[in-house]
Amino acid sequence: MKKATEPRFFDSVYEVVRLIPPGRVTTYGAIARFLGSAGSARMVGWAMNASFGVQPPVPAQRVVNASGLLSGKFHFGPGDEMKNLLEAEGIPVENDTVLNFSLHFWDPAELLTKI
DNA sequence: ACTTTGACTATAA
DNA sequence: GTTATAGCCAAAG
Repeated sequence: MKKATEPRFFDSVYEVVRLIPPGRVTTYGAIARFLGSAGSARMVGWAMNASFGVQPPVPAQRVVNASGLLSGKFHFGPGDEMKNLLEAEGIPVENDTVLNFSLHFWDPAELLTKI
């Protein structure tokens, strides 16, 4: 048996990000707040940094900053791969920013309320 | 154990 | 609208 000292914080972030419905986006702060660690939005970003190679894959492209800016576009890879992925989901992106961001914004709390 | 970092957010100018 | 500064927490070095 392995020790349970693994950083579950990252794992929790991965789960929430995977729950993001297609065609929707969320913010680091929303995820952090949902995890009960409001203010640790930076941790969410850090978790995303470690999400590469994680299984199942984490749709980190659906996670943007509070301004709808693709803050992690540079981490995804060369070019505008993140932008391409978002557009493929039906999310219009321009100038590395999600258009109508508030319209595509999705809060993990909606899982509890189920709208 | 301490220091530095980091894909953030909010407020102020 | 941008730019600057402070606050914030957890992981990596």
